[in-house]
Amino acid sequence: MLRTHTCGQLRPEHIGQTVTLCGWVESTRDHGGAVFIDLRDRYGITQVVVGPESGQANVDAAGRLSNESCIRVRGVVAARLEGKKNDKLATGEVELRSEEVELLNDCDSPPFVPTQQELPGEDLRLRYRYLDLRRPAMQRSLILRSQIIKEMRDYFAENDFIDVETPILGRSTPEGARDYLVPSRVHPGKFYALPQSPQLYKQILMVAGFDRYVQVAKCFRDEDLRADRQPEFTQLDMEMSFVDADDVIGMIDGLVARTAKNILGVDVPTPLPRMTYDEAMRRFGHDAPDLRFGMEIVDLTEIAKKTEFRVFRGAADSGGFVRGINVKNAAGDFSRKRIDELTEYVKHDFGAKGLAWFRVEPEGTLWSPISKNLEDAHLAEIATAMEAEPNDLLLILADSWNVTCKGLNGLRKRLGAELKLYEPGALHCSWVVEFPMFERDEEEGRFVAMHHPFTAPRPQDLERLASDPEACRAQAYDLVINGSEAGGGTIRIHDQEIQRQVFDLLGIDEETAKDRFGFLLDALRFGAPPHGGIALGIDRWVMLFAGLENIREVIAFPKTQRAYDNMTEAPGSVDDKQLKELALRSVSVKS
RNA sequence: GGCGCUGUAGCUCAAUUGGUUAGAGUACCGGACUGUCGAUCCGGUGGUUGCGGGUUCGAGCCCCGUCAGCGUCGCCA
Repeated sequence: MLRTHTCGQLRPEHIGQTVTLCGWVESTRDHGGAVFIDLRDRYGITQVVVGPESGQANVDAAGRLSNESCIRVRGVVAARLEGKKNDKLATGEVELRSEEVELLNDCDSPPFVPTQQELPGEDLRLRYRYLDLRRPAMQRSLILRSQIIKEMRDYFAENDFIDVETPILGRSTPEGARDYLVPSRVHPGKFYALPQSPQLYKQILMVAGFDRYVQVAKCFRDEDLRADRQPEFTQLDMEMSFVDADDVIGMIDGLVARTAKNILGVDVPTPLPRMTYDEAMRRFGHDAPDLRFGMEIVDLTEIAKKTEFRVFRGAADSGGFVRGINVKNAAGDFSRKRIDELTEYVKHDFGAKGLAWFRVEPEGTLWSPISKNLEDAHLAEIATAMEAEPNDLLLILADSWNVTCKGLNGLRKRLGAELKLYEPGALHCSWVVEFPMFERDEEEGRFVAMHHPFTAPRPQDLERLASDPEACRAQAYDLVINGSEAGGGTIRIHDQEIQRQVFDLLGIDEETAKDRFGFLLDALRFGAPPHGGIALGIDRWVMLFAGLENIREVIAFPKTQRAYDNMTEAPGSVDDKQLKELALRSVSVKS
């Protein structure tokens, strides 16, 4: 070992010992006759003093050390002079009196210093990620990530789960996200696909009798990126045999409670609250509602039907809905201009036709540019329904079910953040259950699986599979943390007949089904046990546990929004020879 | 694919209504200094205002295009 201690380790008890530290020069303070060096590693910072007793040549050399260069220092641990202790440092009671400084590797003048107050642009941080990762905040994120994964692994190991690795090179399946493809050299013209999740493999493992499977699995989806979405991400994937939805949910409840306790020191009461999908959409307009604050959606459609106001009445009579939220005690904070911004937002982002709003006057009446279109009695009904109090701001959409959901959810999330309606450190975990089996694909005019094509319907909904597929509910459950989907799973179909029926509804004909996942259908014929599981988004868990709002902050080497790696410059071009071997020809016009 | 925000010194930012020679902090280089810890003091280097075009007597600022980063809608079983 090149060192005897770390830079976060030395305390008064070490005084008098000769030790050797290695680390990076965070800063130097050169006084001519003595130089102070803040030496940093991932454990902390220790002050090194190079004084005259070590010779003027050494003092001069220390003064010339570049920031962020990597050095090794041998010296004696000494108490700091009286009144010179630094209580900002864990090691601040002592300092290292240097006897020898060895430059392990110099550092060029860096494009940015990890210690600077204002963060440099993200493109630079990603390009010089090794410098960015020297920042304590990034180190904390990745250490937290490591701790969370360890808790998960320990938990599942203690519950008799077996860690099984599944292939990265698989085959492309219909439905779902766009696949990343890998060309096959041995099979010219054919492609592997990187897994969107280990879904099929883990089901096969259940058929094989592994009973409880777990894996920290890399997953790949070639879709556009977001603040909380990377093309390459990590799931805690698990599957259990002979269980129902409650069993899987209960197992994860235990994990959530344990992780919150051990990592954050927070007691999360279990069982976690549950809400059906229908209720979530009704009350919050989203299948992953943020339950850290209220501002629930109120349905005003029945009142709207009684009015003569064209906007309300028209929506209500044509199968649409009139729904709104009450922004408590906020009317005074919202100028006409700010409300116009919200209107633009719902129009532009969600295709809403407009945004109706009311201010609640001191005497409790509703005021709005549109109130002249409404009778006082109806205004009073709206006020009552929305529990309006003076200075409340009521925001109302009259539109299709879908647009009112998306628009009001968008407004709710945006206003919740802007008005700081929740504690920054709060962690709210819950389940959304009983998802629909199918949703209609507007473009293609057919059913698509809401979760995936192997999701089992609820037993009591089995007959609806044929009669009313849209009303059929699945044995599916999503874990929601602070309005973010932190995991999702289902009980799978273990009966080949039901599986065939579902494929049929999804428009997957027998031939396609056989071609794409014949192996699963085969396996279901060989004594497949009832089984189900869940996949947790590890990146999102870490992000939420760290209170961060960007997934790139918890990934060591993330991609930019254009799915580019600024550091390695991937994806890159390849030699013609490589293409030829793969029987590929590039038709891209850009180089 | 659409919309929006951003792009000025190595880095973080400023620059009045379109107006003279584009500034500050920090980093870097040189010098001074033995108790600093955001060290201090003195001096200095550093600019194709992302790139290309246009409007104008005059563009960092306005317009068009383009590139990059971010956010968002679509997309993400």
